[in-house]
Amino acid sequence: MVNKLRQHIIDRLGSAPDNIDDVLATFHTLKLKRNEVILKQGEICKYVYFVASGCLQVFVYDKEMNETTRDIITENNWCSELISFGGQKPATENIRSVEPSDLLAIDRQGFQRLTETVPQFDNIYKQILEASYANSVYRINTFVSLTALERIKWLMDYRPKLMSRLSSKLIASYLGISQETFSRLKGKL
Amino acid sequence: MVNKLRQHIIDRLGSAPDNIDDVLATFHTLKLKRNEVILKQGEICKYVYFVASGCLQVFVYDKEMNETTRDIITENNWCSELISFGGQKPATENIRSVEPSDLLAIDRQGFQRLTETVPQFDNIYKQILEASYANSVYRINTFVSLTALERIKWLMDYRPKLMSRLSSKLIASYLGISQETFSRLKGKL
DNA sequence: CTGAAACGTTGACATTTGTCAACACGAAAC
DNA sequence: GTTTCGTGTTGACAAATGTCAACGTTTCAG
Repeated sequence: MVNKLRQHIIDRLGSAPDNIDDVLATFHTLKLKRNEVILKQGEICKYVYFVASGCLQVFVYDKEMNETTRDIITENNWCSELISFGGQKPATENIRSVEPSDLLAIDRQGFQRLTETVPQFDNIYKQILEASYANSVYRINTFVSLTALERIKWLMDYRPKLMSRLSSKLIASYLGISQETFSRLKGKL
Repeated sequence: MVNKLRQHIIDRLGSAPDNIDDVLATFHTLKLKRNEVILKQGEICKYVYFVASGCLQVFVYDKEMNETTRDIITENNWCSELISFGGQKPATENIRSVEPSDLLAIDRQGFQRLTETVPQFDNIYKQILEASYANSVYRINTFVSLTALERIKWLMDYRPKLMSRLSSKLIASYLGISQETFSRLKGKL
């Protein structure tokens, strides 16, 4: 489990930082069953998570308590509510496991220590941030201009594995359409 | 014009970095009329811009060549296509002035020199990135769950000045609705 | 100043999508 | 093994939004 993170860091940086074991030791492990909530809207997000295996859902509730999913994070990716984590503000989003998952978590104190003492770790943070941002921009641009059917096609191109891995309900909420519409449009492919 | 940037940097950092004049000298100025395009989809984004005055629109074309606007940047904010700029990849977005504007531009070489030699500048970059990201997340979560009317209300709360400052056409494209729908719904407030 | 072009509004209508309800199916709980 | 619950599908209908067209107004170039 820790080895997955080790490999991820090496891949990202091209080579291992000298004190990689120190970096890894700053994380603690976390095993989740299906449907465990690890962050609730309104709380302060205390950790940045590395998903070693499994799958997390980042979502919000609208005023009728429908869920809409902003992001779906699968293994070998990072997950957090960075705005809450970085600014110590109440989170505007919820995070939940949609599969049994293994996570590595780092708290703010550990995170700050590493960004100050391990220059390469600071780089990794920038990379996480850049990737998250790129992802968001991509998503906005698809959302604003695409119809429901086009969004489904987009998902099949962009993240094809999600289509078979996740429930229709979750995918529909990720695409911002109703479950029924999703079910109907799937037929028209 | 340069003083606006100086003030912005001081505000962001709490105090001026020692070599602030060196930082400022790395930017060059740029005057735009209305409707000048400074980045086209497919090109590599060469600059990060600080908007000293005026207003920029970041937008994409869909396949019918309709514009949809991902972001609107007004004075004292930063604008770029960070993914293209950082990764030297073709831009997926266009940038255009919607008002006569004064910009301060920094190229990649200057940017890298500053992030390496002026630690506080690296911090500013992180802040730009974090702000851009926060903004995107906010926008996704409103888009996915709000109706056209709710989006209009959202804009009036979130960025009320834009409503009076910009054309209906531009606002509609920012909200992801047609100009006609926007016109009709404005009546229902 | 003047004409062309872009913009904003409104109406009529088509299309897309959501909502509610019913039902079949399979997974999980007991 | 049976029951229960969540999920996925389908139909009927309602609501939201887009499209096309017309027209008056504003803006801007010449």
